[in-house]
Amino acid sequence: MRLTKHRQEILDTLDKSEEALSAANIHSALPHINLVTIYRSLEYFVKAGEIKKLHLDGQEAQFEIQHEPHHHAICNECNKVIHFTVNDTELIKEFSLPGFDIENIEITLRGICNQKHSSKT
Amino acid sequence: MRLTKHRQEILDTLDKSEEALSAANIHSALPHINLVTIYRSLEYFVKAGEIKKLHLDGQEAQFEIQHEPHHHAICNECNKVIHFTVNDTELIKEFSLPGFDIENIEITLRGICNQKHSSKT
DNA sequence: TAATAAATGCAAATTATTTGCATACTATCA
DNA sequence: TGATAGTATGCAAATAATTTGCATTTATTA
Repeated sequence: MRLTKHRQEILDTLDKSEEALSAANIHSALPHINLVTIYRSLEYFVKAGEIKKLHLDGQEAQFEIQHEPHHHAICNECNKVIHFTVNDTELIKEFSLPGFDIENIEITLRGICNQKHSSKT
Repeated sequence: MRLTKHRQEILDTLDKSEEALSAANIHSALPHINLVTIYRSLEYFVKAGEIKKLHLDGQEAQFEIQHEPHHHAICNECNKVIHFTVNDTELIKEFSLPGFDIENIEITLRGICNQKHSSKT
């Protein structure tokens, strides 16, 4: 398995990005790389555990580097995705399900961010 | 002219189901209803706030009735989805993001459920 | 350098979902 | 009751996101 130029670029793009990116987003940033290659590379990184695939909403999957585990807050108006962290291990203690061994917690907050939103949709 | 026979059936199917269902799932249960109608009805119910659309994983969206707000635990082995409830209002108090007004919280736990899983994938 | 294996691009296929349009239904009103 | 209006439905086709097949290129290693 190789870390080729293309894959480096894709990883760099995700690394530099504040937000999670879709395959199409990455393709806009790196138009010289074929979209198919981007899909394949992303899948490759997901399997390698280097990035995470999110199905936040809508139809496109989003990808992001797991710099450190974190959660998401999504604005109901503008769909902006904000990252935040909490102490997951502490938090998990508050949950316990009979017959379920919790390995990981994902929190998604929904609400309104403080940007000017023109109109409700 | 809102709650038609077809829509009743779709709602009933979701109501009876233990799990969240995809449009295709519902269509299998109600093959006499056109898939397009199912999509349209689901969208209609989502807008009406009667059901919730989930993008848990994979490519298909899942729909479920919001009997009461709850969260999901997903088994990493068998993808079974377990529902659980917590006191959301209490929980939300533990989170606060500058510049973000939280309206809702969604928690997804991942882990292993206590069913016999034959082999890791 | 030759041999091997993986990576890439292109075109086409697949899957999930949506749209356009004609028809059918249902409630209301004259 | 019959006309009218507005929505619901089905069918076919369109779209969007993603995947696959296959030929070609590139990298890796003996």
